Amino acid sequence: MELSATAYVILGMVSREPRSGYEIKAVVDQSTRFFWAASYGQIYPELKRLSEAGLVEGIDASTGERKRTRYAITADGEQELKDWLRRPPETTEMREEGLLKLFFSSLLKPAEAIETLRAMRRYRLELVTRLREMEPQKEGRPDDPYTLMVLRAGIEFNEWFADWCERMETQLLESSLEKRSS
Amino acid sequence: MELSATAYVILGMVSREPRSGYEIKAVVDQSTRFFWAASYGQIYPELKRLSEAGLVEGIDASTGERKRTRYAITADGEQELKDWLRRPPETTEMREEGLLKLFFSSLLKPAEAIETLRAMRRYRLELVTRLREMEPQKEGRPDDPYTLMVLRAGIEFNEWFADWCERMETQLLESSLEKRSS
DNA sequence: ACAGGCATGTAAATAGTTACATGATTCG
DNA sequence: CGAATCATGTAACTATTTACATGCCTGT
Repeated sequence: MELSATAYVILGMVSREPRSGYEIKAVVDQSTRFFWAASYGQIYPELKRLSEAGLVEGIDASTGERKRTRYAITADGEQELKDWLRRPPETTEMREEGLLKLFFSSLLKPAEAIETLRAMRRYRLELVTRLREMEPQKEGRPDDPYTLMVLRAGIEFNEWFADWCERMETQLLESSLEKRSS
Repeated sequence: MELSATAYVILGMVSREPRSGYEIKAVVDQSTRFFWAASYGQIYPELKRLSEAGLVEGIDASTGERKRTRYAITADGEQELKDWLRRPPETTEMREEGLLKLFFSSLLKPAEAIETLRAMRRYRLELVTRLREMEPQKEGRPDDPYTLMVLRAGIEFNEWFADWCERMETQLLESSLEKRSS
């Protein structure tokens, strides 16, 4: 079976408890979002495919006139998920427009590169704040230390990045001072 | 003008010196690759578009029977590139299958999660080695400190990540020992 | 009544990778 | 001569985002 990593995100999310497409989107946004995002345009069609493949199964969870289908993982689905978890990770990519701009910043004045660094730092610090707010709700689960571990990876990473931006700003500031005084 | 970030990578690469599609690919792989990759399937069509928009211009650089076109940035292209550099960065994403696997690892035994961490760490350390090898060639350019700065960001990031994996491995190891002795 | 959130879904566009075809040149 | 690398390009596929359409339910 050839599934995309996004399919496994969905499989993983319904393995914890049955969830609707809408709920999956919400929980992804509160957890894996910073290292693996997913949109409705992926989630709904993928749920259909997983259902046809027998890896999840839809359960009607409508309330009155409002339709809702929650999906639960099947035994096959859980097996598939575990097999995937055991294979070494492959995809790893990053797209960071800030570093790209910095890379070409010799076309600009140092003060303008510093603006890029500041914008990057601001963004990372905001992210740290938002991730920290999520920390309490993931604490104290001895059965699952991984959710918190991964959240803290996000916090640490963004803190490192913000700090790097600050250090580079100082470096640029110092070297333009040097130039001026020579 | 609405250009993709990948278009700006190409624009930036030809702004330093005229380059062919093949050369752009090679230089991307040796520099921006870890935070912004590009494939032939993007580069060649994009060069054609940029050329039609008058942002780059093709120069015949064939040698004998072997055809080759190098592209140089135009005045319009340089203006467009600078305008983009001055706008605050937007896109920033990460897709890290390892963190995803770790996130769902409560379905497995701790020893298996540790395997994921080890594979992640191995990968990051290899990347550090490869990036370090590129350091000397980027050193000593007082006109362009940015190339080296960004390369070092890559090194630092991957070192941080490798270290994080190591610490998490220790943490998991310790908590399984605790459980066993209680 | 209406705003906002719940809920499902699709169409269209954009982005990006992979694999392939083609042929020249260089080096051992 | 053969392998590797130079060089350009495209087709098919996969992935992903964005915007939209539709309608229900809850609280003010």
